[in-house]
Order: sequence, then C-alpha cells, then structure tokens
Amino acid sequence: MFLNQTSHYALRAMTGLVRAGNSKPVKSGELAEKTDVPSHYLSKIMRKMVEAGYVRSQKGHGGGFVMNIAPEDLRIIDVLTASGFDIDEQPCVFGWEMCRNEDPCPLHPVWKRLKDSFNEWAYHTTFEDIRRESQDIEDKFKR
Amino acid sequence: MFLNQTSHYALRAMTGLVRAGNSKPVKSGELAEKTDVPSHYLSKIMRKMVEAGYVRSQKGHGGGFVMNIAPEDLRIIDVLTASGFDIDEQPCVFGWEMCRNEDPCPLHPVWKRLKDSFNEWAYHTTFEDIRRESQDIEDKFKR
DNA sequence: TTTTCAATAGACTTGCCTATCTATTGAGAG
DNA sequence: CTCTCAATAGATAGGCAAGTCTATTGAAAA
Repeated sequence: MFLNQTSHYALRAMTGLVRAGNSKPVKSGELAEKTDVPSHYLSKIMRKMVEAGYVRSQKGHGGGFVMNIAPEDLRIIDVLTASGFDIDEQPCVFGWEMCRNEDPCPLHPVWKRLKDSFNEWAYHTTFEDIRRESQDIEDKFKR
Repeated sequence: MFLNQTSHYALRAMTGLVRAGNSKPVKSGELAEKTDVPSHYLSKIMRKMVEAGYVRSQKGHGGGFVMNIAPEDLRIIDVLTASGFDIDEQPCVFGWEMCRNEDPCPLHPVWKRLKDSFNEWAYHTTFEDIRRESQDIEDKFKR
C-alpha cells in the first residue's frame, strides 16, 4: 500500500465531506457509513482535520462536520500531513538516515524519481480537482 | 512509507547483490551487514528471491547468494512482487473493492494518476539502471 | 431546566508485520 | 568420514498501527 490505512481513511472522509456540500453539517456516523470507515476511528481522524483548520465541528443537536476551507485551497498533501503522514520522515529506501541529494545512498537516484512523482501528485492535486473529476461518479463507498 | 519494510529490505538486498558482482557468492551475513537488514530476516527474503529464480543459493562452505538473472532483465516490480507486494491487491484509496476504470469510485481518477506514476517507475526501472546510476556512489548502507 | 443529540477524550484490545531464536539440512574441505 | 560452514525451516516473540469501548463534554431543542 502506498499510504497507510489512516491516510486512506482521511482522503476518503474529506472527499465525502467535499462532495456533501456545505449546506448542513455531516454527522460523523453518516460520513462513516458513507465512506465505509469505522465510525469511532473516523472521529479520531476528523479531529485532526479540525485541529488543522480544514474542518469545523459542531457538537450537539444538528451538529456534525463542515468544510472550513475552499476545496481549491486544500491539497492532498495537506490532508496526508494532518493525518500523520510526514513526507520528510519517509526515508530513502535504503534506510540510510542522512541520505540527501548531495550525499546520496546507492538507491537514491532511482528512489528520488518515485518520490518526485508522488510529490507532484500530492502537492498539485486539490480537493477541487477531486470534486470536479468525481462529479459524474456516484457514491460507492461501500465495498 | 510507500512500501512496507520487507519490500525496502528486498530492494536494498538485491541492490547490494547486484553491486557485489558475480565473482563469488555473497554470504547472507555479509549482505545483511552491508545493507543493514536484520540477518535472519534477510535470509527469509532471500529465500523468496531464490524461489522466484532471481538468485541462486549455495549451502555450505564458500556458499552464499549469487545473481541468477541479468540486472537489465530484473525490474523493480519483479522484486517487489517476489517479496510479497501485490500491485493488484492495492485497492483504490476508497477501498471500494470493485473499483475499475470503467466503473470507478469517486477518488479513482485522481488515484489512478498516482498509481500510473508508480507503475511507470516499478515496471520500467531495472537493476541495471540502479547499478549504472549508483556506480559512483559508495556503499553507505549503514545508518 | 431538562432532554437529547453528537463530538471528544482516553483507555483498552486486536491483529499483523517484523524480528528473533533454535534447530536442521546440505555441501565442500581436509 | 568427519568437521565446519552456511542456507533453510519453523516456532516464537515484540511492537506498533488499527480498531473498539465507555464515559464525558457541549450545544441545541422542547
């Protein structure tokens, strides 16, 4: 798997929230069911999104989660980072701690190409892209 | 992490073996030390490389592991697959089991771009590329 | 004010990937 | 034939991410 389970869940949840629109808050339970993420686990992930400022939460009656940022201003990297993924902690495949471009490990040149592709994707794809490209696709979160 | 620890180890080990040349077998312990992989764990991984036919092993005195395929014929995807990584088991980030191009999940278009980049890298990079691009780099497997 | 709803917090459990340990098998050297 | 070396096999343990459970906090409705 490219990303860990938590990151997957985070991307799903934010996609679900963006697609739900901003008309009214989306309840954790609803979002969990829609995105097929374990509900209590989703709560933990959404908390991180709230802390990062990408989502607002409302307790109590009629409460739930609402987007707090325009989809075009939210990139995939932002959600991944907020969910705990740290691109800089991804070591070179060699596991050599101090591997840098100027002082590389043997697999560095090859590995760097993969990493660059990933970064291109994660830094340049926004949730507006996701929304636009998925607007003709119906929700099919359930397996 | 893009790949799991085992896949990292496999790539390191095979890189180490390719760089060691074919003059004489490389002992498991030596390869383990050179690539900073736990030695007993490396043995298990090398076993898979042997089973896949990429490496020959020799027991006993003077034994060890030798490449059994030309570096230009061994792709990254081959080593990943042999080590247990299954590209087709990598579900769409939505976790929707039946997600295909013709019948996609909401994140499919975006996710596909990442997957395509990865495949381009894994299917088109050979260990000859790795050897060539690393020939001016000294071994620095230890962290 | 009370009731109900829904997020939050944190402790706890589970499960799997890694890693280790202890034999055993097999091959060459002497 | 025996000794040593090194891969192989399988059982066992460790550690961390993932998932669950229970209680608490906070807000709106009645």
